[in-house]
Amino acid sequence: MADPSSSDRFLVTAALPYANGPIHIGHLAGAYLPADLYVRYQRLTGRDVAFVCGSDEMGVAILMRALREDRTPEDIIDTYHPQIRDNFERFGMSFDHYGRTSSDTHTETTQDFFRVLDGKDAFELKTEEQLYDPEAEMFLADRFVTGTCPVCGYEEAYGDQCEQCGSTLSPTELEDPRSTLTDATPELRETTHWYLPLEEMQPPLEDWIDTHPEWKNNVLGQIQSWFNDGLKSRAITRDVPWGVPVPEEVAARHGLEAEGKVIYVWFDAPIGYISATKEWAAQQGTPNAWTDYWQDEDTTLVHFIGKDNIIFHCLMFPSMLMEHGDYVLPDNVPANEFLTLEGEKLSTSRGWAVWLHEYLDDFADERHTADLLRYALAATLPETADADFRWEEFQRRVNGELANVFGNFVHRTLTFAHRYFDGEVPPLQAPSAADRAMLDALQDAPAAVAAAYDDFRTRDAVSETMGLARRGNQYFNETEPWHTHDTDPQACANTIHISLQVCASLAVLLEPVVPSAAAALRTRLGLTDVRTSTPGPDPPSAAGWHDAGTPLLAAGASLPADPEADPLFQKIDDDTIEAQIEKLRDRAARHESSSPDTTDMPDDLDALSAPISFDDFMALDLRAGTITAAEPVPDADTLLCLQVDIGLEERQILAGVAEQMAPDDLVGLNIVVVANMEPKEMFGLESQGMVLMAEEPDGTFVPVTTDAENGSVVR
RNA sequence: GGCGUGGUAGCUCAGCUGGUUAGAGCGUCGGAUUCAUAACCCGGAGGUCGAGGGUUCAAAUCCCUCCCACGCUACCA
Repeated sequence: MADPSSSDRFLVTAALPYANGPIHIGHLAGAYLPADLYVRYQRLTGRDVAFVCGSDEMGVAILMRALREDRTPEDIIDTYHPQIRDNFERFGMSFDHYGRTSSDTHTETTQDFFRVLDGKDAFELKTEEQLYDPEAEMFLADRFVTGTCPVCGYEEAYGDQCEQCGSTLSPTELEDPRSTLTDATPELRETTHWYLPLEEMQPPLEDWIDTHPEWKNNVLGQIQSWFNDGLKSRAITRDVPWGVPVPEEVAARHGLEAEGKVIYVWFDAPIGYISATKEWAAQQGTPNAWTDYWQDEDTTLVHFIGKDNIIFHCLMFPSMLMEHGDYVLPDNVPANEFLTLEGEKLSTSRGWAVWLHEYLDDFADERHTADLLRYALAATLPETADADFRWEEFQRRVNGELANVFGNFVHRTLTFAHRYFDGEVPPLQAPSAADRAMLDALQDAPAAVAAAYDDFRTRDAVSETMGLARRGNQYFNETEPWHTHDTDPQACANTIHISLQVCASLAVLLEPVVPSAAAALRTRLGLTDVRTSTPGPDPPSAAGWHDAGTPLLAAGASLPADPEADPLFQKIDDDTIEAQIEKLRDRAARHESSSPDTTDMPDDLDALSAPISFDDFMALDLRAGTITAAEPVPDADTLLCLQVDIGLEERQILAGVAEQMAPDDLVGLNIVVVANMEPKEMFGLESQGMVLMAEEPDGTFVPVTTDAENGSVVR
């Protein structure tokens, strides 16, 4: 349970979006929307909040893409940064500042940070051999190397991962490695890099995490998992031509050349939060104000991220901040899980996503376009587990909740006020038990919703707020003003008075979720002197969040003329929803047919691999052999150590089949082995070949057997 | 394989520091009403709380095993 009075200054960050593609609903549900709701709520309570974000523009992926598309990295980020920034704005993200990591401020801030840590000897330097492209004259980052996957034989595996079989690789494991830049064969060269010795930071990190038992389960669980494995030193510099340069004097201090070395993207990216805060402070005309947010113990720092970012925000960045010493550590990192779409994982490469810019365009004709998606997503946030977004659910949220429950309550209330009370707030006199019960419920609402926001139970906060509108409808029905306006005019006046107060409170309490509709409602109520949820100061007299528990409208106040009396929300028709679903399926189908990539078919037969030449095939030396002995490998779960007679000699071969086969099942089998595999050591034992097995669709291994004499060549 | 998170009504989820008849919204069935965007309001039906053990006077809630989904990671040579 967060204590709202523990701090009145908040620094809130939302994960920096990577500037090589547009934003989709998964990003919004994971980090951006919950952050914006939280921040808007905090601002309405009157707290001092700085909400920063920005584009993450460094890193190898952007460089890769630039090279692949024959563009410059600057060109890529200059395309996506404005697009992301503008779409965030259209979606209603209320950042105090949205920066970018290609800014001068960011370069300076990152270099300063690096300099300070180096000066404190927080880093260690290691010299290792890495792949170097002699033609391009540069070291190759993992993803700049392709080659044959040693696991599945896929020829286009990347240096860090094989996209065919999903294996995690290191670039030096690839067979027949090639540079993606020049197609040259890379060579090994020595290079020196800075490492952050996270294993040394583990004890202080564990102590610190122990002070936060209130963090979300999924976050603490993930952290514990990393602690159990033991943190490892991570390289924080790279030899690539895109990134924040390693400061020359820092390199010189170690007798090294800074040329060509940059700070790795995960080191500089979180510092982007700091540089964005600096830029914001400077634009406010108070350049030093950023230190109030980053270096004052009374500040509450909250990082909103998706679950893929937990490690960086809960372990790496905090350890950097700890090592630096001048900074506050995050008070909470309420990471969300993932959003699925129509029951399936989002996949940008398969075209399975709803893009923010497309939504904004497709629904541009609706009233309060952004609010509709904000509400639907806010009600479905993957807070405790993965959650599913469905278009039909979206329609139901909009039609059934925003329009029917909230919009209709407002509409029927305003209709009465204009029709029977000359567009004025009628006076409240001698309230009935039902009237008082409604006022009591109104009084409790702000605190109840606030508690949910403070605890990062955003979904609850939203449903709790909508509950007030439901309660309003209930009250309206119960008091039957359409009857009392003939039989008991004062009772009717009381109903409309109180219903208007409920509308006014909803205009405040729903502001974080549906800011556009809430503003429209305030206009209709003539409610002007209330705080805004957007950046910038409010008049001291302005009513805020907790004032929404008491009547905000004065009796006799006139409501602005409302000749049209348009409902707040229109309903979305079935055709619109069907069109969206169809659009999604069409795009997925097109991606399916345009790429033969079938890695998402684990239970089916693997797709056929790309053709190879006869020479490629002849490079394999396959031999008939007999398994003469088999025993488990100590400590290994899947490996058996086999002795195989291949005619010319006896080989020791490790096979990953222990889960399915007992040693006795294998001894005596006449099988086929790959005799010219390069040896590989595992668990202290050398494997000198590979026993061929067919893998059935359900994963069952079937040995490839032969009756041929041992040593026979198999072609 | 290891670790993590989840598996509760047809659907989406809450409850899970053990304790009255397991809750909400939607859907469904029925009723009431007509001010309002065929909206709103009331009520009923509907659950072996993933499976199986165990602890306890008492378990959705604690412990063990297993199954499934997702994520991270590893020993597929």
